[in-house]
Amino acid sequence: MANITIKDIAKALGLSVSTVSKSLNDISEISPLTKQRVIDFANTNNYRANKVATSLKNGKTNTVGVIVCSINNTFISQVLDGIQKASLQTGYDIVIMQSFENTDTEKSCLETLISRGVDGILIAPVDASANISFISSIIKNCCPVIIFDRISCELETVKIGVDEYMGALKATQHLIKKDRKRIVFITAEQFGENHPRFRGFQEALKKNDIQYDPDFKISCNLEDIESLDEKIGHWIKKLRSSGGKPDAIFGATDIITTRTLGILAKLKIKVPNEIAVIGFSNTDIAFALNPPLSTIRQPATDIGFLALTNLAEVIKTKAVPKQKTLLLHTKIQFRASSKV
Amino acid sequence: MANITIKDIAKALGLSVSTVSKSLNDISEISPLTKQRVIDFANTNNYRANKVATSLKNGKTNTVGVIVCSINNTFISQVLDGIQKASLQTGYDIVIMQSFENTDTEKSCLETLISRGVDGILIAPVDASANISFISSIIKNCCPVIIFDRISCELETVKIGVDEYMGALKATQHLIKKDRKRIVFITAEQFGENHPRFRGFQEALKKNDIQYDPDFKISCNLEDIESLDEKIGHWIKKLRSSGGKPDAIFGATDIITTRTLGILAKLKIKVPNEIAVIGFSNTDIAFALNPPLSTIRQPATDIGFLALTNLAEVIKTKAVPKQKTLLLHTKIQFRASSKV
DNA sequence: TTGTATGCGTTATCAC
DNA sequence: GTGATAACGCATACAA
Repeated sequence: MANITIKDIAKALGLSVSTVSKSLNDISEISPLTKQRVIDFANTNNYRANKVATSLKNGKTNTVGVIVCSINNTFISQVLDGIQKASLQTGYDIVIMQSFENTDTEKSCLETLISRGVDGILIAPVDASANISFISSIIKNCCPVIIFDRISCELETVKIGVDEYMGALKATQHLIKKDRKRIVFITAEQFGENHPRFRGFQEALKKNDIQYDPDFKISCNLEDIESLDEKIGHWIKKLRSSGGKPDAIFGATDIITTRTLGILAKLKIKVPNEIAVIGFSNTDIAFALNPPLSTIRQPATDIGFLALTNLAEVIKTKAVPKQKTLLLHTKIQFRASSKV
Repeated sequence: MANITIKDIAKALGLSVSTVSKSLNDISEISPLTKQRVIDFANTNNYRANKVATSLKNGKTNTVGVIVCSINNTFISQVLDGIQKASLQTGYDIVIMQSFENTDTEKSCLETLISRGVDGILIAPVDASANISFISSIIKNCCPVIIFDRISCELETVKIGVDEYMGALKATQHLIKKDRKRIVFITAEQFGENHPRFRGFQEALKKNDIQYDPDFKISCNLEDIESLDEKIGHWIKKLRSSGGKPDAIFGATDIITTRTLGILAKLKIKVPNEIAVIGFSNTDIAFALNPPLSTIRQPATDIGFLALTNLAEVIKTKAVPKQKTLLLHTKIQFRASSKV
């Protein structure tokens, strides 16, 4: 409101709106003189183009939407950092939305972004199937969508993530080498049965002739932190009172692992002496945790950077994104939580 | 693109665009029959109103912008949670932008939000003065701006934060009671000389007849994590090799405190035995830190919730926001890092 | 080199 | 109860 428009400039300078518009957009057919007059006037009266109008006119908003589970998460903030970095180069504005691990919320995020006319969407889907066909129709009818991080869904588009299978396999083997053979795998319900992190875990057991015990897989709902804590605490206590006590925990996500560490501290269970812990995690403060946490690090910033770069490319070429999966490598960072 | 418009609906149903528009907006003068026809057609062809057009027409976007230093920060994510919660009630969409502790970036965030025509802005300013007059002009000419968290700037508007002075005072007194009298205060350059957290710290010393030693105040630039770590490490080593070794550290922000804890661990300095630590902090995993961190907790979610609620109120009444400061109370959470 | 006219998708005023 | 029509701010094809 109360913002000056090209109409105002035109009136003030005795020009037509189109001349003003062209001057502002530095179009060659306008004489340098009038161009300068317009620009000077615009600057001194701090004219700001109304992007809503420009968007409506041009049919594009120069904006991409990003939907993540929750920004309260080091891995995600790092990804977002990468996205922001790329956005400086590509010139896109970024709109961040949170799905809170809820598929309905996710859907309404998508709806909002579409009706706001974003030029493209980056998403780490809550669920490997829930909104996938919806996303597919968005790609067909509205704008390109690129998947990052949670790439184990069936969708014909560009996907950017890490080789989770190999990461999990290596991490599990690390624990086994430390002579931990009763390893609890704590994962997210949303990952489903056949998630690569779980497959990597299982494969490592198999390679070392260790029988997989289904009781040693805990699936948690990430939507509610409190019940998450409760569930993990409950199962740890239960498993420890059973015959074969666990001697290691593999946390499948950032949140799971850090919460687990806190719970173990509360229960006064010594890490790593009683239970070693390793996590698929990116928290910056892993080294300040109690004890410093061994982690499988993902190149989070790269993921974000590549995601937006690829999206920008697809938008530019106006092509429907082709199926293509970029798998980046993980790196294990050994710390005290898995030393013995 | 390829999205259906009211024009398409009008053509398909043999109606005029205005009738369609009115039906969709449930205006009473349209007959129930046609209304239903329109709505049915819209649903089956999944019509989505183009919000860009609506915004242009109505002069409002139903969006508020939020500018924070960085979302990579537990306190901020909690605030954002509060904002989101309130947004469900008020119906506003939220656009989150990051200033990365940089005043230029902050300014361009503001510019972007304005030119996108947001209905209001929530901001935790990078600096107590840098963009304040600019913000003031935004309030006058564009849309209401409400300050949260970093409220020690001179600006006539609604501000929502915590009583930092009292929080810092109480935390310092807690350390003193534990017989720590050589307390290092690590703060952010951006806070300036006269920040309430520092004043609270000083006041506590004064009340206990402890002389304040300027060497025991370390001001860090939060923009770059690496140089932050370096600076803190450097000074800790330096002060410990000097005459009067410090016996406690008060970290003025989340990041400072968690990083400090990590650095102390690396330097093998025992916490709290050699140095006790307390922080102005909200990190969820304080209890999983090494050792569990004593913190002054801020009601982060409440801050966010109140910020958006107040903003929505101001937007609705179309009033220029009046000077008003809401000071919420802090709470100290005692943990191992300050136990002796 | 500059100006006129039109349209982006929607809402709102006014006529019918 | 329904339908022309103008307008929001901007960009552009076309005319001058």
